[in-house]
Amino acid sequence: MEPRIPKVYDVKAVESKWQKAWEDLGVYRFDRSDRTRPTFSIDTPPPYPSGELHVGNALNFVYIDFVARYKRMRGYNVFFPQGWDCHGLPTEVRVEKTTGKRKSDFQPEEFLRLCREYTLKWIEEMRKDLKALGLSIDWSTEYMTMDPDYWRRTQYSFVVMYKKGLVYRAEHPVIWCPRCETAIAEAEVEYVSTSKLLYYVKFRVKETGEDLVIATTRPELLPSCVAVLVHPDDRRYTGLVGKHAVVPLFEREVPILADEGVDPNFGTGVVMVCTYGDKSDVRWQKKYSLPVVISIDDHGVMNENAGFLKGLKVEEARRRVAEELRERGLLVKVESISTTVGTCWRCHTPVEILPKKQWFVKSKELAGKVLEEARKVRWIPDYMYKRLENWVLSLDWDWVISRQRLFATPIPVYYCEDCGAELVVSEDKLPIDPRFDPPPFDRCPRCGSRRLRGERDVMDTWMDSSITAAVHAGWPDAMDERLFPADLQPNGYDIIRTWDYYLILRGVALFGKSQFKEALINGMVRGTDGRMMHKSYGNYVAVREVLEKYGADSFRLWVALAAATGQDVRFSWEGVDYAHRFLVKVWNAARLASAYLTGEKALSLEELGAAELKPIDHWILGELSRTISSVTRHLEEYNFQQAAQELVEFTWHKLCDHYLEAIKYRLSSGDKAAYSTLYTVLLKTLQMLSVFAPHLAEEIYSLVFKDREGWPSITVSPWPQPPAYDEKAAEVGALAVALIAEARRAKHDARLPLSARVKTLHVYAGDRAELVKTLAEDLRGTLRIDEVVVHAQGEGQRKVPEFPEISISLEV
RNA sequence: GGGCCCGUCGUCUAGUGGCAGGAUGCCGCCCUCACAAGGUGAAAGACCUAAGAGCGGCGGUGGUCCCGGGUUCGAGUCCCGGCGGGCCCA
Repeated sequence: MEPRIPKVYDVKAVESKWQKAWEDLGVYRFDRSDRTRPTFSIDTPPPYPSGELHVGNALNFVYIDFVARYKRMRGYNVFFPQGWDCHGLPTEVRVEKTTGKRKSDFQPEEFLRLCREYTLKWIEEMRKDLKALGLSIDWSTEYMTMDPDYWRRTQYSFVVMYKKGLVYRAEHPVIWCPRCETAIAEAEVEYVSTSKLLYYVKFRVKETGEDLVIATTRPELLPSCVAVLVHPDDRRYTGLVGKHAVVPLFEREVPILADEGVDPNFGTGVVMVCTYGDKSDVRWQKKYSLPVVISIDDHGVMNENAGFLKGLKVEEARRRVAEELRERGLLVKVESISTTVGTCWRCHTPVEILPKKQWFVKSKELAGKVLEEARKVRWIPDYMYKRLENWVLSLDWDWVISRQRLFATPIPVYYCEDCGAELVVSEDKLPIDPRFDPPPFDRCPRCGSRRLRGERDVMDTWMDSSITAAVHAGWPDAMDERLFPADLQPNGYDIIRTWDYYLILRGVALFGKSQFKEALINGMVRGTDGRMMHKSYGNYVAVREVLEKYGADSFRLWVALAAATGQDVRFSWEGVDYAHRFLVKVWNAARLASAYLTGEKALSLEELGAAELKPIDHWILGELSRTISSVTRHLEEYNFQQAAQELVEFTWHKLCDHYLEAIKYRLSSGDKAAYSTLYTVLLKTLQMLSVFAPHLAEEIYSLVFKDREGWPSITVSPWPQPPAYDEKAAEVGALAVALIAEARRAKHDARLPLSARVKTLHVYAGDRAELVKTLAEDLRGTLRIDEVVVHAQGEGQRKVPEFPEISISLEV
């Protein structure tokens, strides 16, 4: 009998063939007109077009795809959209690097054109990777946040929130990146540990003339010093509270105050308050209504308030002021301390805090409601909610949403040059780019002036990407209520503080509820050395390399098996190879089966009638039944690891090792019951496997099963139901399996080749002797035994481990 | 400093109250009709071949379940306190 499928599984050819076929067939399209099936909508996080798909992205997408494929087979009309989160500073930085010019060297229109061009190029690259992963994305939904139609929606959301009073413009200290020359949000600050110098500087107490030593890492901010603080219980300084200190070099008198927030163990226990060294300076400035003395400008250069430091960069000023202090004997000592410094997460420049007129979202006001909605979300794993809660509670300031950048969604506002009125563009005039477009107002409605000026600032990229769930559903034009809120929001735990938080915040602000019902949180991919995967660590593995070597199915199955949902996964070539070997095993098992499972020969189990099945057939059906139930349960709980593991265990060690070995003799003798059972078992196994390894499952299905089953693709077939089987017979089948295994071990221990003929197998089965007699044919056929003798009395040399009351002896 | 997570054979990874499972590594054996190589042969589930190196199977090796205390008939699992690692934040 010739196998109907080729000897070698050609991964590359097969995978790309089906990727194309699925798209051409449109099997993964969301069917908008279908009102019969329930919908399942996924709020796919749009990746940032960096040009290369990171393994972390791949992990995220593969998890999403497991869910999408499973839900589709469960009868859901699945909505799996895909977009690109285009805007942002990294693109601007890369365009500057690539062209070797600064942003300011370009006409803004020209610079934006370049940003778009590069973005399209990088998207193209990443799209290839996504497709090569075999994701069941509905590519007809693809969008880019840089499309005017998308940013129209972003602007619309801004206008709605403005009208609700949730967006405002004000001057407030913001975190400022002096390199990018823009405000950034708290979420965009990356704290890196570093060692810094701690300078002990002599102040003078004005009233008593005594020295007061304070420790600071930022002596260049002496010109901005507006107060000196000590802890109220610090006995060393109780007498000084209420007096004044004189700032060295700058001779300003500042009050000495007591505040609980001072750490008496740090430095000398005396802190200087500046405008603004860090966030606590902002807090103290407000609390004690201290004056604001800014000495650093937008470019990170000292200004006129800094006196002799004017014109120096921050680091230069620090050295200069230290020298000056040393010369005058005002520098007591300098020591090195390890600390953390806030940096811009995109360019890694240390950030400053500067008061700026900016646009804000009232995130503090919404915090309570955000947490209330976040608690209604089903978090997987559940403890991930805690991360969001910690983050929300730790936020000090409102969310600053204006950016002094180019490549972003413009803020739809004009200003009156005469009275300063803010003129927010109405919804029907969007999209609009106030940087280039004439104002859609004749005159200022407040003072009648015609001198109107467009807002130059643009929006934080998170304003684009935090409305994806609503945009997917068609908002604001025609909201498809079936798709909103999204059923699933999948992302890594590193971006809970951004993606999940902003989505819920905007959901609350715009719709009064979260934009998603379930949050599926994945872990990080670590390098083979266990550390976070970074190009600079040399432990970076490119998705493309894995796909080149092993193909998508092996990678996907490895992802499923690698760790529990939410746990970090350590990349392992051995792990991918293991998955690959399993898939080859499945291929070969199917190859064996294909020699017999031609359309006419394999009757369905219903047609065949249970009576013709042997116990071992019931046994494998029982095992399959259990496996289907438990794989189903695990997938319902998004427990991919358990689901995949049980599927592998069943397929490899039950189906291949035991069942196939035990029915080979029946297959070659034309046993219909064996055909039908194998047909059913293999098909249902492949259906489940198609969630993890869709290409392989599809290929085998198309070669062996498609003619008869007729589904356009196994990946959209109905999820398998546990097959019916006879429990009693299955138990007898289990006995057969155990006897065969033990007899094989006996042969093995006798150093006999498994193919060696054996004269007699004695089975001592006690009161099960009659049962065992019915299994004699299976034992003979599988083990190449001439005669099987079943005894009701006596004991053999070897106990059957699963059935200790039964034993066997081999007679060569 | 705060929050969260983790600590289980050499290595990796499951296991949330009942004999600690799997993978990998290592060792031994075997190789049978899908799942190694070469050869003989008309063909066979045939035969021959080796340190059977890659496929596959069977078996073995290997663990103070981070430490200490507590709860319990019983703790890897629950509680408390440490220690160590990671992530996020300050």
